[in-house]
Amino acid sequence: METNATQELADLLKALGEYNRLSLVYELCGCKQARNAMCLCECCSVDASVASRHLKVLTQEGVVRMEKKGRERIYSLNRTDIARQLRALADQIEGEPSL
Amino acid sequence: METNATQELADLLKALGEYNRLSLVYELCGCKQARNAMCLCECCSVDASVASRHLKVLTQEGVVRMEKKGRERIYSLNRTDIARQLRALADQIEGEPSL
DNA sequence: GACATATTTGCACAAATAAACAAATATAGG
DNA sequence: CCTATATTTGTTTATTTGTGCAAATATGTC
Repeated sequence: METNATQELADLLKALGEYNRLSLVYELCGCKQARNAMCLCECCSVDASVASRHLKVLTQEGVVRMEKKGRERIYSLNRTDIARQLRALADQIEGEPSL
Repeated sequence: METNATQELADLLKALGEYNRLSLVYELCGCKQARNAMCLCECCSVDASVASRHLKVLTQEGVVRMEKKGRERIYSLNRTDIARQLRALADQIEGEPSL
């Protein structure tokens, strides 16, 4: 567990860079309210346990935030934070090179 | 090989979501001119063959463009294109949900 | 052609990853 | 306490991935 900025960004991009996880993110994109895992796992054709693990990865990487609600866990996107990080990378890539 | 927009974006993010590949991208970020693989592979501590493979992935995903120059291949970033895709995702994530 | 340099490819291997299913856990509601 | 529902965890399997090294290829130079 290094506290390396490059590694952390790579981990974030890797979390987003898997088809089913990205599908979950897209699904959450369109949701005003937080959704539970059972509902979310329908958007990608995987087992509930698989969705659970994917959501865990997304939570660990800060893409998603989880909240307990009764016997379910509801998930919502960390919209501004993730958007900010993606734009920061875009800016860096597009920015003027120094050498 | 599906022509699925979600899959293609996931592939792009996966290409960026590996430490050494992201390091190569950062290295190219700071370069005004295109660089060859020997030079680039110094930024990450890997074998030249490994860098070659990473650069191939980045090329296939359109992150980088390659040009032959004598016996070397020089690489440069597809800055505007990648930045555009990252911003598009950021916009989608931050955009107002429909339901 | 001989040689040097840059890059790719073949191969082997270890580690990481995604998936499915069953079992365990948590919690709401009778 | 019992049951139903939601989620996580353990286990196994198959696949992918990143890596290094040696060999092959490509190309410039002498």
